Amino acid sequence: MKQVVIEALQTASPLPIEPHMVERPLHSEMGDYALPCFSMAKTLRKSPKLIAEEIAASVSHPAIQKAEAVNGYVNLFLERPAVAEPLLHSILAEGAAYGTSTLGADGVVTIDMSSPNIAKPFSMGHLRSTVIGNSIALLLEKSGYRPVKINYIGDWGTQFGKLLTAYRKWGSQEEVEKSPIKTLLQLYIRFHEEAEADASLNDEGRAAFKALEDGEPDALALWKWFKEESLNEFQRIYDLLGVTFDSYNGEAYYNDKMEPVVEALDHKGLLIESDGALVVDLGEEMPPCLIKKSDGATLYATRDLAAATDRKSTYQFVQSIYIVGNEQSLHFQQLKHVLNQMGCDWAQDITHIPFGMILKDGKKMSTRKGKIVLLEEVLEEAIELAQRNIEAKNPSLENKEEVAKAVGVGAILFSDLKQHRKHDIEFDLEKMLQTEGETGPYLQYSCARAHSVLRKANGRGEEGISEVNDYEWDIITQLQQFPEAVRRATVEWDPSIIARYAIDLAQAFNSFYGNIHILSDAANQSFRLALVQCVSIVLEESMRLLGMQAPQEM
RNA sequence: GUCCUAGUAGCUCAGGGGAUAGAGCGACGGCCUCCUAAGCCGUAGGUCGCAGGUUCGAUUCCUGCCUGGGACGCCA
Repeated sequence: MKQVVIEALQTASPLPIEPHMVERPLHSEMGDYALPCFSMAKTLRKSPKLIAEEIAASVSHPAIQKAEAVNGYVNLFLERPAVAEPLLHSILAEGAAYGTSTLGADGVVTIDMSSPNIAKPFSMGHLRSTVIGNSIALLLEKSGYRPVKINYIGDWGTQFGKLLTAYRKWGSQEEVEKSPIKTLLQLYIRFHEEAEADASLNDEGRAAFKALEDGEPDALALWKWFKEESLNEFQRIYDLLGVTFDSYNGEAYYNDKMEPVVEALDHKGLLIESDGALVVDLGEEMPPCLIKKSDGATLYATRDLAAATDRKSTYQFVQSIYIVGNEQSLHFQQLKHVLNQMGCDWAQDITHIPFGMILKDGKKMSTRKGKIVLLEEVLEEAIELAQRNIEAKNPSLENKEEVAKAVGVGAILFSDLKQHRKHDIEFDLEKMLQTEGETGPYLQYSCARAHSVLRKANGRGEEGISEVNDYEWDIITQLQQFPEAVRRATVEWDPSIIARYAIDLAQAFNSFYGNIHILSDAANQSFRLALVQCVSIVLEESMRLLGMQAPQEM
């Protein structure tokens, strides 16, 4: 559409019109598009006001209804039916495929996401990584990429040495079997409490991890058991969220793949000994990257290097992205630098997509101190609330449980996805459970209303478009922007663009719905029903891209 | 101390080189004999952290400062 506007303006402008010069006006009374003429004033040696008047006077195009010059702006009003008709036609024809593109040219993008740690609860922080990663995967797919979702399970590292030590000292098999993650977490917390008084515990933990890494059978058996129990618990949450993975290769998967990386680093003369540990020096601007501890055990960075190279050879990705909290940005910078020094030209295709932390009382939540909010409890509460709402508002609904699940989970998902700036979020259960205003349930409710109208309309309606009122026009302009919203959300790796888009569309629809009674008014009825149909298509597709369900009734 | 990130309405946040800076929540006032009131309509509320600079024009770009959060070798 913008292209048409540019062409139309070009016929009337003495200077070339660049796409960035055309903007959307502040308010709808000012038209649909605007051209500020200030930048042309210098070269044309005329006042912006005069330039605008001259352009406005000579613009002529079938898609332009009128052009006005105001304060140095050319404001353009589109011919509404001429825009609406082909747009609705193409959305109805394409259905859910509206907004699909071939931008990605079938390139593979690996997504490192979710990555909970075994023997630890699934926290609100993991939720962010999971739902953002899942939505980015859906967006990539819609834009013609081939996403590969990798759950890089945290199943290795010194923490397991600590856990083994704690279990052997204080744990019991029955308790772990009864409630695995809860019990293991308590052991972990106790370890850190006691280690504050007795620092030798930390050495003991490190030694236990070294034994685990060396393949000591008893340690290995315990580790395997902890892992199985944990994965079972995580699966319940993934089922609820509707998230699946293409790979569960966690950190332990790379145990036998690290040595070649270390050797390659050594070969290139990049490894330096420092206080007994092996590091790669990264120059002045960055601290060195630790590859091996002084006891010979590996570190996070070692495994990530192995994982990155393994993913490159397995998937031949065009991009490899990591949905990980912004407190790890230094780690990813180091990772890229080390790969660069190793001569991997694809290091530039690695992108860390950081997100803010979820804070409690303005502070980072710490697993070690047991200050943590459990996602599963939050989800359960949200579903219960949805259930109560259904009982109160629509008790005759047929599949109540299913809908309550969709709405409860939708509320939590959306509250997280609608804002994805990098800054931190204060944990606020009440806000996450909101069902009014800019929320997931609001989107679902809007969509359910649209379906309800369509069900009752039964193909009624007899006229075509004669005129498009302001309510309808708001919806049309929103619908028109969907492909661009998908494109931006994809290239910026940012689901919140879709979330906000969906809110804008739903608001436009509800305003229309609240002010115009579609079924009792014969005027433009088939056009209006087509419009409602298009809203339901695009709203549902937006929710799908966010990983949300859209119940037909609620 | 160094680096990263943010500072917009009472609260949570959008936006972004240009015309009167927008939503939601909360507050206040309307609207269900009518398509789902999880909704709609209206009112109140902002010197866009502070100071300079670039520009015809800065809340937006640059620099400095202040404040919050984070990271900074044997955690991940």
